[in-house]
Amino acid sequence: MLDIQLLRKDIEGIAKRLKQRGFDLDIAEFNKLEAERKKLQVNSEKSKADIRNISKMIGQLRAAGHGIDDEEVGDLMNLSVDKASEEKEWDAKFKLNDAEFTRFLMVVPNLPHESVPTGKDSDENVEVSRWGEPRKFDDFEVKDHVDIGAGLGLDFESAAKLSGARFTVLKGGIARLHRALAQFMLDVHTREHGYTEVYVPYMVNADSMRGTGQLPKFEEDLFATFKNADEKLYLIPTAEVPVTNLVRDEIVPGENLPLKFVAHTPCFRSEAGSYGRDTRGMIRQHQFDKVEIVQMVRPEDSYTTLETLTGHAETILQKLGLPYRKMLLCTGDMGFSSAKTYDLEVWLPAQNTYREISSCSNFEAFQARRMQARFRNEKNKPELLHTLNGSGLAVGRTLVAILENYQNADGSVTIPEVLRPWMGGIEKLS
RNA sequence: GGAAGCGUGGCAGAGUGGUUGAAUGCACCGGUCUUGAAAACCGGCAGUGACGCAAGUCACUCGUGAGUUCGAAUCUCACCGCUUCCGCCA
Repeated sequence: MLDIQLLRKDIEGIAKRLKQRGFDLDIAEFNKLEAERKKLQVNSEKSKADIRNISKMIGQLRAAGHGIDDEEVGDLMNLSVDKASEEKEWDAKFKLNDAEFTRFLMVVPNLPHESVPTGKDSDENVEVSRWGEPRKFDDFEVKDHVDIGAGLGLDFESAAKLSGARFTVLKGGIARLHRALAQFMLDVHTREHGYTEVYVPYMVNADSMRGTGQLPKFEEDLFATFKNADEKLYLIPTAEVPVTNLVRDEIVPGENLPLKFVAHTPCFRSEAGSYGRDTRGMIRQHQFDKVEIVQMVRPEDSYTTLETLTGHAETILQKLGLPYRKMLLCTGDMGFSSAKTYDLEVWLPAQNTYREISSCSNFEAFQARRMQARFRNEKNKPELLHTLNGSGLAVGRTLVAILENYQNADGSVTIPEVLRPWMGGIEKLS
């Protein structure tokens, strides 16, 4: 959520910046709501003050020995009743306006940071850097992960039987490799990057989803379950949701910042609107595992943190020896809540292209404002903190990348050396 | 699922209808004392929002919501959460 003060101060300027990311802010609607709000709130508060003062006077008279049936007291009581009906009217209108205002604000995306290039869609993202040399496959035909995996325990048919499209069953060594990847990532982030491992619920309430920005706008992307008829819980689309919401409605002591968490969780996404895209293989699934890194920091630190946090995700790719490139997303391609995002794209030889495997974002105070997540600053006052997160990495897609980049002519797959401790020392899947 | 109890400021903990947004203690901040520190003493210290150039004024918040009342932390109802005991259970 954006700071309402900012909108009041410079609605035109804000609209212009939002336009860059393809969002049309309804200025007329805002001005209408704001004019109403001012009148309604002032009048409602004035009526309340009147009632309070009258009641206080009654209290004083009673304390001075006047009875309830005293004329002076009776007059005041009648006056208060009149004021109360006035107040009720103003207040009802104000509450309506307030609800409309919230609805209006909750669907306005974050402002892009000034360093974010302006652009319409992913074609206008900017490549920042590249790491690693894509391997040449001169001596044999490159297979994609579906073909390689077929002989190694990657089973889409069983998954289709159990659940339908966009699910995967892993068996044997490939299941172990999947687990090894997650463990490897967790160990690197906890031991080398200073993150605290957390285990969190995979089902969360609507408040949590609103806190990080998935609701109210993106309900169709989520899976939901029902505890009972009117109590809905959502399956997390990313660990970002439960982990970031750890600080919802909290005031963190300043000296505890930065908070750094890492979590390995499954993620559930309905993938509505992506019918027909990436239907082959396990690139786009309804359920996939991800290791997510999250930080809560002081506002002045968030942009340097975005760089180091992205670096933490890059470390994983480098240790695994997977070539990748780092993309700075343009205004039009960024997520709703983000002020600045880097995507890491891993080289997939079978697709002869780079594909997203990590997304690292600075949300500034956008999520914190929705969550009321604050810290105590130097002046001992509560102040909104900044939140960031990044995939470190998407485990399913990392598995795909390993299978494709480390495939051998005989259909086997070499295990990258750094993973072998988690693989019982074996060197190859075959 | 059954029974009982409890939800007050950063924490602990008073407060059962009236100038209570809330005693007190701890923590925290400033000061006095001290060579320095500790102790002691003095002072300050909730959040959010509105109006205002400002000084400041006002409103809301004692788990959440509704109600009773001229007036609610205090009374009523519903909901949520927590604790304990019993039952069931991975």
